[in-house]
Amino acid sequence: MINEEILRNIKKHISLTEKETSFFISLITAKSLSKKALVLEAGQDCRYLSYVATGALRSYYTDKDGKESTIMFAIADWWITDMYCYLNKKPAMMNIETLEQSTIFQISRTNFDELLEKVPKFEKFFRILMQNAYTREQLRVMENLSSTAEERYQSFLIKYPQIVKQVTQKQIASYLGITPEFLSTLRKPKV
Amino acid sequence: MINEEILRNIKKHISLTEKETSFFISLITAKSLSKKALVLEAGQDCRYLSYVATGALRSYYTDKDGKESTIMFAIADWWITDMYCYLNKKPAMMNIETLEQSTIFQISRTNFDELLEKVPKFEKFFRILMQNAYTREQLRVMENLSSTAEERYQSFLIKYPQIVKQVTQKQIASYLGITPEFLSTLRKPKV
DNA sequence: CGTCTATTTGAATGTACTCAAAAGCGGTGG
DNA sequence: CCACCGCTTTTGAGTACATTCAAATAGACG
Repeated sequence: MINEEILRNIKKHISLTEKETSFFISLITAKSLSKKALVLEAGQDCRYLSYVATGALRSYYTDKDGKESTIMFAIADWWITDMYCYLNKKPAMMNIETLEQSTIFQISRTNFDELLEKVPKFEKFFRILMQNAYTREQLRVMENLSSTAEERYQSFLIKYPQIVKQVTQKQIASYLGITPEFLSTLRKPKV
Repeated sequence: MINEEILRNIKKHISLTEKETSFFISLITAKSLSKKALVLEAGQDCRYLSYVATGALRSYYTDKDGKESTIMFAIADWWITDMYCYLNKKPAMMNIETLEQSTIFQISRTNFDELLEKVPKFEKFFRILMQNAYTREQLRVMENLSSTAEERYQSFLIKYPQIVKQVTQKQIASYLGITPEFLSTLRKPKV
């Protein structure tokens, strides 16, 4: 059963009865996506929170000059959405696309609200999910402020070895906030 | 009663019975701090989550070269701690100091755990607190990646007008990830 | 009033970017 | 199966944004 992984993800933090489990399953939808599929488009309503079962997704912001900044990568066992817009019903600021053929599970905002209301245990699950996301982003801000591009690149390689295997250098560069050309020179062994 | 503000902060998101309210009050401690007081020192155990009733606090990271990066400011009605270390019982990475005479309420990690266990309603409260913190940090990462120092400064002035009144330019510079000298040139009207 | 720190100003420097072009690689169709 | 196309990566020259260092000025606080 393909649901196994998402349930294991949840049961890392909270335990569910069979009834709660099947209720949760009833609220999510599986989707199989080909490479380069657009999961969310900036400007649209961000209706879904997605759990990645297999494959890889990327969220990115496109600024007024057309420059893309990668906000996050999501590989197997990660959750991804434009969280601010999902929770606040604002038009999406980001795009989300698949980087390879992927399988995801989605929960709509309506179902998310219903889930939290009917099974308050999920408040704990999402509290932990949000706090992990928060501390991860805060560490990223800290690194961005205190480290050079080269240090941030080395740190990325160490922190996310699995992601490195699934994304291009251009995408890593846009995550680090540098140009692909400059990343290329960083990678070149120094004499 | 000085407790009023923190209770109002909580009741924005969840409602509490009188019993729950007094239980919560029994878990927190008020502290009055003079200017430049060190609330948390890097390397120490981060035992407290603090709510700012009055005044202003700042968390910052000091890197190997002694350069300070401001992670966040917390003025009245904000919560602040080294969240990663508070939750994961790791030695603090950041320092937290008062920027002026301040009054704060603190909840210890032990009491925090007990609060969540005994009054699960607080899971919702902290889920919302964490999700707001998460989306705020993510927006900050997005801005850092896609905007110039000048745009980030302008955006800071607009987003946090109250904070601007309570902190120095040097501190704003270290929040934006630029030198005070450079911030000074940005502020200088262009001919 | 004096001291300490913040802010401003300017010159020299460095990190990272832009633009351009070549080389490499992966996927697709004939 | 290989040739071609498009995109990624590399390389290099010139440039711009932001830093460092130094010194002068302004402000805050006891």
